[in-house]
Amino acid sequence: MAAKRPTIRDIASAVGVSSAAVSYALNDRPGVSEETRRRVRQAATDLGWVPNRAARALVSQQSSLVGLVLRRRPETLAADPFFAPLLAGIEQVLAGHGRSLVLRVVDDEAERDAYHEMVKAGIAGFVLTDLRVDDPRGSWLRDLASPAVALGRPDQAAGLPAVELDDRAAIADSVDHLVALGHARIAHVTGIPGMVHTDSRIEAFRSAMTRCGLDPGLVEVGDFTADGGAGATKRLFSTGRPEPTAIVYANDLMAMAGLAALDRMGRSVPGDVSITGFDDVPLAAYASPPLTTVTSDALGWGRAAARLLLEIVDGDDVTDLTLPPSRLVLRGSTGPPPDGP
Amino acid sequence: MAAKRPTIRDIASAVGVSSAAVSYALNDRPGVSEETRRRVRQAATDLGWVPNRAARALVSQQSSLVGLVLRRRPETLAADPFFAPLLAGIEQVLAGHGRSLVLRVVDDEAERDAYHEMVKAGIAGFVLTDLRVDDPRGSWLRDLASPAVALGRPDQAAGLPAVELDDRAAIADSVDHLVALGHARIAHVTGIPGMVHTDSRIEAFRSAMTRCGLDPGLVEVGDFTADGGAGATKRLFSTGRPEPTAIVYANDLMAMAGLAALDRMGRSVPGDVSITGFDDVPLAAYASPPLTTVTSDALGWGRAAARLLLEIVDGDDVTDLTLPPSRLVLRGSTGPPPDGP
DNA sequence: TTGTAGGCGTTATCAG
DNA sequence: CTGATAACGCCTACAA
Repeated sequence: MAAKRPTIRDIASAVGVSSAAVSYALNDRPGVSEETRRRVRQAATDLGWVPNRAARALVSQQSSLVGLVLRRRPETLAADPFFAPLLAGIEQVLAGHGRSLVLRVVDDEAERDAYHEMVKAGIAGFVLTDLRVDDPRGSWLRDLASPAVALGRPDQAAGLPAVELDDRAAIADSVDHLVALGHARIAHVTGIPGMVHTDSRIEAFRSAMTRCGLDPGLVEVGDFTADGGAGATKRLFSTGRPEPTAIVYANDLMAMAGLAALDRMGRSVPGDVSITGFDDVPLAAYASPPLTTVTSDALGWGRAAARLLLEIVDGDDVTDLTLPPSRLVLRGSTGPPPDGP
Repeated sequence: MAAKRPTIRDIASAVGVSSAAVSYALNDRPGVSEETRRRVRQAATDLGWVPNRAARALVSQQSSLVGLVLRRRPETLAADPFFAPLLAGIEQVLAGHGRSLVLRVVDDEAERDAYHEMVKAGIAGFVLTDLRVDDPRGSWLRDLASPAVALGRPDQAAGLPAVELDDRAAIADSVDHLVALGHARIAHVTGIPGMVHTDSRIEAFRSAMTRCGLDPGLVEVGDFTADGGAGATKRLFSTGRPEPTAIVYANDLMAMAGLAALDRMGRSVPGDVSITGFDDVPLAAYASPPLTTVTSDALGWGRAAARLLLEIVDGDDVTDLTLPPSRLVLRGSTGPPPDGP
């Protein structure tokens, strides 16, 4: 039998003040003496008082909920090493401020409605992930007058504050590393076309190759999935064109599937082909050979996004947040090309 | 500038009835004529009325929120292929009923408080995952009088309704498959000790081995992580005892890390050692060799859990739900033992 | 510095 | 069948 929840009036009568005083005291607002504040706080803890979200939301016309709408096929989530720690990061920060995250997984058609519904339901703000080229969500949320933070630099800024990270430098590092090993024919297997971080990695790959005086044209379209990575890898070796001696994958999942595909095509890694990944998933170090890849910090992304969003929701002026850059982690999947430097 | 949200009073004055009538009409309750109900509904749609969750929650003393508390180090989430689709499954069902999921990630000490806080904050019910032996959460939630559903059969039922799935049969299938191939020295690498599904898989392994007349004692403790799987694998081959010719891992992550560890120890798979996993993660088919493993359906777990919880929250009498059994998927990582059958 | 009195949007309890 | 009216818990003018 759960004891009935204490209200601020219970605290008030326990301390011997009015409920208004309790409200002031608990919300760090002026209008109450330090002594009273202290006693009120003490009583609140003693009684196990927890603010009633519904009541607060009702009066403030704004809930303590932050939204994250994921336009994805749920099946694809299992393979995404980024998503869960991202949620955890967001949640950690939010929880520290008495807020919570509500998640929605929708298909393409339902996306727009989801934002509208959630805004009407009082969601205080949104975290936007999986940014797309010409992403409409920025303008939807502007129209809805709802605060939002983008994970990654939105393509058309759309006035959205963003948490940024320069993944371009890490791709350039990968290319430089391969070039230093003596590779000249380097390919890139991309993520899903139309996503901002896909394009930014392609662009980074191309400009790094060009800078090194190499052909930047060996780009094969992938989709961030194992199947896609394996397929793109096979295509790279069945074009009749000279084969690449190294492949820069847009994520680890594709790289590891590519590793298997190369193996089945009789190419050894790194003997015949060197490969690099992106994300540094827990299994990357346990590939055979261990995967040279780029670190990522989904937890950090989540924390930063939540912090930024909270500031916006609280009406503070904010500037974009930049995360510390990813690092290239050298492991066994990269080595000199077969014809040796 | 978002237009102010219409309230039931706006509807009431538009239709020319009282707000109570509107409430009745909108909630399909008796006490209002069919004609009035129709006009009220029409007006609600016209005005774009959406129920105010906060107000409803305040008066009904119960929110539309369902909680999931994860006692995990956030870093470990990246490697968990089960978690994200589970959330998606829960969310899908919840969203269909106007409810949402709120997630909390806590450490050991904060777990109990998290449930208390969330219940006090009006969370309508909980999904319990990562069940432990002698799990205290069942009794915590009973004390809090909060509905909850367990994912997996709680050890001491604790009166908790559960979504069950017999993973024991799949482990038995794995053992049978290996025995049929001629293996006699089969080892099991376990999950985190003290978790219900770890123990149930150990138990299933032992009884299958015993049933086959084989030594059920070759059990090495793991922890569901890549590091743990690799470590346990190494230990299996450094005891001085006769080496196993096959290993049944409690999940794919450990199996794939074990594969790498075996490789480094100069053992070929399946030539020297056969291995099986559990979960059928997307990468399992892309291991070298492809991993023989057991399917899992995190999305299905999530959906079932949410459905069951909704029934409980709505006060229906419920019985445990049983999911269709996992299947053993035969791939390349299992074969005859080196000394042949 | 403190207390009183609304009101937020909805549901539930009563009278009519 | 309908319509006032009082909660629900909290916040915030305003008055004391």
